[in-house]
Amino acid sequence: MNQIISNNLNPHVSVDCVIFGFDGEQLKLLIIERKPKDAVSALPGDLIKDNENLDEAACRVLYELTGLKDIYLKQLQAFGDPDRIKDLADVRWLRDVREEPLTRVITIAYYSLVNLAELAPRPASFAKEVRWELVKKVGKLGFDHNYIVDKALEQLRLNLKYDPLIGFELLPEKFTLRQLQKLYEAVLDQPIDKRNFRKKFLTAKIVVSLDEKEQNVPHKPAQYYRFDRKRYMRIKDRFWF
Amino acid sequence: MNQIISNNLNPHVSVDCVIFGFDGEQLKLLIIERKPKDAVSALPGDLIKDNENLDEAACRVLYELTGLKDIYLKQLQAFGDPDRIKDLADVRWLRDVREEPLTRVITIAYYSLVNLAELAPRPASFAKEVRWELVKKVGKLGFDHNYIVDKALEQLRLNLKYDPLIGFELLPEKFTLRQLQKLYEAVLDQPIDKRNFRKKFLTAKIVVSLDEKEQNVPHKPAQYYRFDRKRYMRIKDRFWF
DNA sequence: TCAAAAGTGTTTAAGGTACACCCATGT
DNA sequence: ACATGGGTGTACCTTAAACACTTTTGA
Repeated sequence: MNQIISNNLNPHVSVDCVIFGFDGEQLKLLIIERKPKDAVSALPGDLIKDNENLDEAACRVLYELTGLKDIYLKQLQAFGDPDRIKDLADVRWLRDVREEPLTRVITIAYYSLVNLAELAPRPASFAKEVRWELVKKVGKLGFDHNYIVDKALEQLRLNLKYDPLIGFELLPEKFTLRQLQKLYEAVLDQPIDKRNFRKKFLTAKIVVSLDEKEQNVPHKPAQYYRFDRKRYMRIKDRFWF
Repeated sequence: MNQIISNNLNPHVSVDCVIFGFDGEQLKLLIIERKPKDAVSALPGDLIKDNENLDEAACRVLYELTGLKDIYLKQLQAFGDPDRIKDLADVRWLRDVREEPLTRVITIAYYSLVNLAELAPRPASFAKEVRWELVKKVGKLGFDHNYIVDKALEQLRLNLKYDPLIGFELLPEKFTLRQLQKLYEAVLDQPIDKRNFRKKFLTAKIVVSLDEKEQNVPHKPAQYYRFDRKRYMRIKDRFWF
């Protein structure tokens, strides 16, 4: 069977999830540390199953490996070099996990941005640890996962600029403009002028102020706002950051 | 073998090519008409082979089916619903072409924009015809190919706006600003003001005028321009249409 | 009273949009 | 002389970018 499958036109197909997390200050990346001590870390990912589409596969894999649920994942792109798996440590790990460790694997990468404060990932059985690592400090990952992360981050930035929905989905119902700005600064990795930032969202009217302010903060309490989805849908062609 | 493959985690992987062609006036789409009379048309596509990466597979498939060569293809995205193949005509066609016609197929779509005047596609053996169809008049295609084409067109438009390279690659070395404008109008499907269009490219200095004009035209001859690639590379972050 | 973040306007420069006429050429 | 597309400039408006001080609260 191994013979048949590795010599015909029949590679395996997997999904890999690039999950960015925002904790109110910094951008982090969800990585899985594998059990054997010398194994490198990697993105959560696994082979797809029959009868599930790619989006479903990505959700399931993420759930199985980390317990994270109800997360909206966007497809990034497919990666399929025949020699994606080149490192010895990669092969060793695959021998533990896959029935046919040498078969070529084509992977469809997904990405997402989630609220780190609300989520507590837990490791799957074969993982040593599930960890949020600062994006800027992510070390060497297995396979071509560093490359995939770079592409995903590039895409996330574009996405946030041209379609801020991915940002609002992460924030709570009511939020302050500072929170929103911190999110943009963390993802785009650049400081943003406060007045210009507010102006952009307020004049576009895609955020509306509520009758409520912060309480018990040791500084002037900030106004809470909510996202006006309907308004945004009407003007989305003209809005970008 | 069929049993093994259709019940394990091992779908087939194919590539499909969405090739847009520009003839100086209109935007067309390359489609393949299959031989049995009742078969619907489809995009050029086929299973990938071992030892070729996805980009190579897309180039090879396009070449084999149409004779088109040296075409720069961009990856669009992967499509992988288990029920992508639902139509009876689709299944019938697959029976003619595939060894395992019922196995699930995940496809990676690619797209490109080419100069229709320079290319003469020829049909592969199993195809009845290779045809350039006006994008606006493309009828029902097999599988989920209409959906794929819609996505590709959306992406092409974004691409042309935010990175005009794909446009200049299609034009000859020397071109007139009118040709460039017609290209934008055809792809974006909207009329564009001539003066503003010229201003945008001329003030950005990404086109430079040559010492040569059109000849033997029954109207005031137009100036030829060339694309200044180096200049563009320097300012690409700030240029978009 | 101090520290910390909230909130607020104006100026300047650049770019977007809308718009109409004369010019050069071949037939 | 006519038909065809080539080529040009201005006025108005919107948006981007830079920039500093006062306010409110809890400790």
